[in-house]
Amino acid sequence: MDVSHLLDELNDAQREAVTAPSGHVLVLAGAGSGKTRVLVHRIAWLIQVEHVSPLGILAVTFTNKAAGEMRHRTGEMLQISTRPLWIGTFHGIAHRLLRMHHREVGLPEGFQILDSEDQLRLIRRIIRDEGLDETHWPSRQAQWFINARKDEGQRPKHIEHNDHPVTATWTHVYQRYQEYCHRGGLVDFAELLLRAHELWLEQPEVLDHYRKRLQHLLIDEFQDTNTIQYAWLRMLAGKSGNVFVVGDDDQSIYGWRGAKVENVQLFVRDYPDVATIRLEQNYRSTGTILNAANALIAHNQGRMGKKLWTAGETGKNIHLYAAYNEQEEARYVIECIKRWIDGGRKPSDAAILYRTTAQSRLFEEYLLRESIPYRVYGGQRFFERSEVKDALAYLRLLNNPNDDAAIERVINKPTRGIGEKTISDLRLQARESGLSLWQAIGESLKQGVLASRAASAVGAFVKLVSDMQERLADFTLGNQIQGVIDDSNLVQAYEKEPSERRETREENLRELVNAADRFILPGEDADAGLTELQSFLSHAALEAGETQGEAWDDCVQLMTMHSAKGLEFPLVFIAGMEDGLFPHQRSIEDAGGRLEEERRLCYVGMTRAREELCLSYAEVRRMHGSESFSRPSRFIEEIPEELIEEVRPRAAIQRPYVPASRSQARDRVARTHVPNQAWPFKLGQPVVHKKFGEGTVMAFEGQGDHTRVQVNFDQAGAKWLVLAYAGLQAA
DNA sequence: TCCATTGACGTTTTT
DNA sequence: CGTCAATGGA
Repeated sequence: MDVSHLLDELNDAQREAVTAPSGHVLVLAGAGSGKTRVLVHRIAWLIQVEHVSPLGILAVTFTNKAAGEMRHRTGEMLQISTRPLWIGTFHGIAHRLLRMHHREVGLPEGFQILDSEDQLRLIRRIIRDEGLDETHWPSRQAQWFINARKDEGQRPKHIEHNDHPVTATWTHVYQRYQEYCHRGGLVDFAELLLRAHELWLEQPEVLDHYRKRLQHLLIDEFQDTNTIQYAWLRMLAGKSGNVFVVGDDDQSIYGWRGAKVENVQLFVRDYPDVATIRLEQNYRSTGTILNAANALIAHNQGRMGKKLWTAGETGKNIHLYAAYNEQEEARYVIECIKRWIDGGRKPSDAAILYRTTAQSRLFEEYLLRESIPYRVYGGQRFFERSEVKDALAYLRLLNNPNDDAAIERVINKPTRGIGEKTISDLRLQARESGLSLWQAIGESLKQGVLASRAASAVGAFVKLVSDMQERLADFTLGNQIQGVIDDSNLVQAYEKEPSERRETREENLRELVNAADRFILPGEDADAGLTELQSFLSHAALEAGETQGEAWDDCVQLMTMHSAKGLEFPLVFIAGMEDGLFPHQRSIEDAGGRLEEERRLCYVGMTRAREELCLSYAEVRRMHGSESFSRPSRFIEEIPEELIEEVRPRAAIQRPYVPASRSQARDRVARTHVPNQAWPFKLGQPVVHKKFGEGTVMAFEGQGDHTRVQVNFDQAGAKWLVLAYAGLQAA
């Protein structure tokens, strides 16, 4: 058979990966080295050359977008239906397994998925119910605790908390949370993975069935897998499965949410026969950009090792701009983009990347001022909008009225006279008798324990839900949603909002009905016995809508470096290259390798650029209301000087800029910077402290013996010291 | 029940 | 500084 079309467009390393003999393969795929292409060609190779049945292949990714792209490209390449192939996200595949085996894992047939927001609300509810003070016991922390434990495969009974009151309390909340979820037939994201793992553990015959069938497992972005995902995978692979993983330890940027880069090393240890293949040829960036990125990432310890190269051009030097402050930084970046567009390039070719979401604001302001179209990624997604979630909550009640999370959300929306007092009475009743809210409402009405006004309001709600269930039972999905919106009179809840806001909400609700009309029940959900409604609700939770914009939007792209992973742009700006911001202060202070993750994030950011890369930092930045000085990011120093072209000399730090609009501030700063003061150091001067080591002078305050100096230490971060006692030496 | 004021808080985010 | 959630008075 002619297989040239599978191999023609591949380089040697890619071809080696695609044609690797059965067994375990680790592909270390650098940024822009064609990893998706390798995955797609590998699938095609298995089917067309190795004659593996499409039913025997499982390909797993992290995002729906990546899964969709892989499926699409595989279909184009093979010219066959990709229906029988299992391609999906970890969560999507776990969901599918749980649907098919809900009995074995103890879930009701119509179980529903709780998104992070619902989860947080439920946890907050429980913390209050348990009589805990939320200032000492923040619900976010509990959420983090529960999810982290689930990601590690732990149930409350596994958690040791000898003499540890915090762990003991959170474990208790975890336990209570699980009870609520159980009663409401609810499953959160981490639970999907954990249950799928427990399915393997507790149902050997089910595991055996899938082991026999799925002989080829392909994993994308392997460096992002967490403990439970890897454990799940290993069990599925068993002794005979072939595991083909693609990843890049240098692009692991999700350690803070449980991803384990160590899995890459573990994989090599767990499968000693693994063939390791490096994809180092880059098809995206200029030589200069790659050299800079290589030099930067070389500062990390314990890498698998990899060096990107290109057959293409060297390209321009990396621009470095030292702005006086964040306003000036934004001004400069937008100016560059304007020039780029005037030079005939598209706005969508340019991306502004930053560390924290709050940084987007200024750039937006300046883009708006210059009338340049832009788009900020990572905003709220369609199925996360509150009005959409309100409508979905009513739908969830049609499916299962014992869904406490849904009842809490809409019982008084729009207001129907069910106040906080009534609701908390009902909660108490539910808690004491171990019932769902819906059941507790039924009991309360039957026993007549509610005040008459409350009873009639609650009775009306019960009637509303029951009537909807009856009236809408045989409607199409779209009509069900329209019916729920009409019957509940949901839009009344927004009537007092400003008209613009209200109109968007109504528009989103119409769009929700449209989405439902277009929705086609996937075959696998039908096979699992799901109704259209159940399937749609799951779909809404698992694919909350697009995160990343469409290519046809010719807009300047604004996003965090995290959300830029996997994307590329001809012109990339990385703003806010300051110690304390990037790398973030929290990571600098952290002892456990966070700084290296931060460096990887920088590596990811830099390798997004195809043609031009521009780094910038502000000497003074307003943060949390006050101005702070910081030194340029240590990452800048880690890039070879000869690759960098400074647009404005860095020495400028000795002349702090003060915005004209803040004349008071100017006076104050100007006075403190009179050069004939008896200060032994200049601003920006490198100094040494016997305890904190080397640092840079950032600011002075006060006079004579009371003079204090702010020094940003390389290791210890920024500190205010009394000059008379600090014993600083010029470095 | 609603709205306005106050207060706490401040890294990254997909499923 | 800006945001969001909680609180308390009308």
